[in-house]
Amino acid sequence: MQKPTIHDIARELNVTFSTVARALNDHPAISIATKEAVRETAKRLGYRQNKLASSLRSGRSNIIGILVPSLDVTFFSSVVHGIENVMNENGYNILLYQSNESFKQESKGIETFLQARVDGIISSISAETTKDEFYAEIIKKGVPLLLFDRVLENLPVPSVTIDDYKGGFIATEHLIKKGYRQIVHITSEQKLKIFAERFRGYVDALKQYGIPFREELVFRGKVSLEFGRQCIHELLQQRIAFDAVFSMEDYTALGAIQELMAAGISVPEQVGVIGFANEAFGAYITPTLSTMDQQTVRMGREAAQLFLKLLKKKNFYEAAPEKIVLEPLLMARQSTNR
Amino acid sequence: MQKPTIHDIARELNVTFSTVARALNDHPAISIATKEAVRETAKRLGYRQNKLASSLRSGRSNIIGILVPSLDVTFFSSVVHGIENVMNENGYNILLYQSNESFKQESKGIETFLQARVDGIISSISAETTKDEFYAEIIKKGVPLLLFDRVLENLPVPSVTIDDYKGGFIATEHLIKKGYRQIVHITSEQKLKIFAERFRGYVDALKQYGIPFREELVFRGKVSLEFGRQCIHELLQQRIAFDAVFSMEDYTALGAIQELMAAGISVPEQVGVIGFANEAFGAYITPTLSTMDQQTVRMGREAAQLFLKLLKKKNFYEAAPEKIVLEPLLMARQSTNR
DNA sequence: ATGAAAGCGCTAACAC
DNA sequence: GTGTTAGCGCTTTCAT
Repeated sequence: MQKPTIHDIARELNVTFSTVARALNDHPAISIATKEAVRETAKRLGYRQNKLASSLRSGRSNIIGILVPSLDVTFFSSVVHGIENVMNENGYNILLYQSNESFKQESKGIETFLQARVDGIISSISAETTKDEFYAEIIKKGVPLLLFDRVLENLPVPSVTIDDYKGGFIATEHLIKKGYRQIVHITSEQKLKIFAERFRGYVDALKQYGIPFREELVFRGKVSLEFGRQCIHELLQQRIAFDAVFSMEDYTALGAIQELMAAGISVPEQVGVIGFANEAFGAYITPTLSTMDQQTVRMGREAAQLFLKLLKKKNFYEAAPEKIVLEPLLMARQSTNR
Repeated sequence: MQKPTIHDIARELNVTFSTVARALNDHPAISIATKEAVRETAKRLGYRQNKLASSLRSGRSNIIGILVPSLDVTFFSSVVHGIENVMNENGYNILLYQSNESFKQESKGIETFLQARVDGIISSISAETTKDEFYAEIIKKGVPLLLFDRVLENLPVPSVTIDDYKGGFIATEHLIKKGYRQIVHITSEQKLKIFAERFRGYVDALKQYGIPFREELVFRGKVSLEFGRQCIHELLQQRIAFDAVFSMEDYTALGAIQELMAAGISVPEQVGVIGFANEAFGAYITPTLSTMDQQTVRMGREAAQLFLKLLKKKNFYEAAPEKIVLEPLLMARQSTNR
């Protein structure tokens, strides 16, 4: 029989399909005997509930949409890993969408989720996203939304982020405490809050330790190994003195290290370098890379758990949105250890 | 209005809901004027098609289930990245499930997909999976299935893999050509074909170059950095002579390098090391790690494209299953360059 | 403890 | 070119 339904089971047992439906859903008013008969027959026929029909009728799909920039970025795949595990343990499934940093793709993703009647959306915005129109629409419609890592500030939604300001501050402070004074900062040209905050932490740490901020030590460009090399190249070419680099991200920090070593400058003796993200390679390169850990798996789990907690309330948006802020962890390694 | 339906649009325009349905689906028999009116009203009301209803009725969900061991493994997140992008371009969405290398989780994933009435399943089996019962059931039911990387040999389904035998052969041959002769092989205790094949390639390369196979040079254990260290530790302790290591995977190779260097043995001068997978860190460590690239993104795209091609046929399983085998690419770097 | 009946929002075959 | 009708496979309310 091709795809048996509750009607098929009902026919076999000479009961109505609603009895079968109740039995399968373990309804208290159904006798044990009936339940067992139904379950046995269901198994024998190879019955499988049709979630489409169930969801359509009940209005709950048990599906959560997850929207991330790209699974090719370790940070995001790691967070999704955590979210999926927790959601799965709690009976939810994941519909996955990648924006590839495009605003247009991002809106398509949201649209897809809405059409699929997901029970909620967990998202980290694309680098292109500045307007919050469609996210605001989601909220107005009452669709549960949670943002992580890259959030839209003005949106009254729960979120899980790390304290990027603090991360920037700690990274810079670490360099200062190690005796570095002329600290370069490489940041992203992308208008993402996370990078602006790291930058702000850098500026404030300098201020707190009485080190003058110098605009010529700040570089803005693409998040890439290549850009890291380029920054060092320019610094050297223009003979700008510096003794440390705080990069907003690890690959860029790696590029900086490579270019420094290529120029015969020793790390960490002459120039200290610290990154951000704690990518896997950082612990294995020479010198090992100091960086800020973002607690990715924890972020995924926290995001999922907060989301589930809120989902249990009658109204997802009833209270002031809860914002979980994780602490970035300093991973002090060789590249700053002089 | 909370979630307008085609009936709401129909009421506004004084037409029947089926006219609206046709207009929205761009049915040729509907006048331009009506279509425009419908589209305008749909937009005004914030109408969004209910895919659950559409899928239930039409029997097609436009959802593909993707089952992988873990998104925390770069290889898999990268392949999923590729698959999602291609599927997305073709109007399909992704339901994601991680088995976390557990057979039980894997069957739950398949069950979930079947209940969700996915249009097909793309999977890479867990390390625990040896029986193909439930996969066989999928096929019997006619649900499109494609396996990638980790496949079940006897299953008549399309697949995309890399030639692990060839990879093992090339890696070993590379070491031999570089003058290494006493080649250790670190493999996995897991009963996965991919590792058995790499091992077979190793054995055959030795044979072809007239180098005797020695069982004491083969280690079986957990895929981990730690196990790599452990193997070297044992070799040194037992004073077994060796001058090269071919590890089934990069992290294990890294562990080997670390332990070698800790013991004052230089890589690649005294001992050459080659891994497998081309993890990101390999290009950045010292010495840079020679390895076999698995063409992950390409694998994802090929898998998705083959799947889509087959989906277009009347019967997914009509012809003999197409098996795409990608060539592993030798990435010769410093760790074997003497 | 079980049955009857309505309907979730859509597709599609058949009318006219 | 548009309307009518019949479900897809379930959940759920109201009966009995």
